[in-house]
Amino acid sequence: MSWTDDRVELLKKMWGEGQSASQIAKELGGVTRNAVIGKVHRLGLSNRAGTTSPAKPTAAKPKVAAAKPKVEPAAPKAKAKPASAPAEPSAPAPKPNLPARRAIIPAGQPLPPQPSANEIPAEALAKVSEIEKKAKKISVMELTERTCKWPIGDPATEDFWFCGLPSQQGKPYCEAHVGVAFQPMSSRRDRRR
DNA sequence: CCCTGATTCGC
DNA sequence: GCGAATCAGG
Repeated sequence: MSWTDDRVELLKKMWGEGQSASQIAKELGGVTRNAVIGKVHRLGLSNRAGTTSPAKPTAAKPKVAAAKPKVEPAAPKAKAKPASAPAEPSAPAPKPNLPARRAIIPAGQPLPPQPSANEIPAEALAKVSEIEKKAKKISVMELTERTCKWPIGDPATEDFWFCGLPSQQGKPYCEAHVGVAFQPMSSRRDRRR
């Protein structure tokens, strides 16, 4: 694949929108994220509105000799970026339903912080109940390093499975379950208001 | 571990 | 110019 004009344009567009290199690469097809990044650099556009590391004084590369001073003539930025937020188009359809999940009386004790459906943010709860519908219902055997290990149902019965959705990096649960499992430690500070 | 972008350098 | 390999951070 070559960098045709419109491919480059799409690249620019997506990059401008804050899409990740891998996403762009996937969209374009036939290129890897490396290719995308390489192209981005060659095109001169590179740092967007402060994404990861703001300043990278990484002038010292201990591997190869940096015999290339590469003078940068202060590139003028005609593009005025109003510090736009990445704009994550999520927030699907908020389903105002969460009657399910009756207080299940677990036979086993070692259940993880099974939310007492009490002070978990309604949003997170709704998210979870919804997620659990889509759960892959995998068994213990199928748990992998990156599947949500959130148990659902009663371990004492056959009504037991694991969420199995892709887990968050690092965490043992998917995003929804991470949301209820790892509360910011301040659920209902002051409910009054 | 997964992901991100950044850089280098042989092609 | 291109992009894989590599580096570096989250």
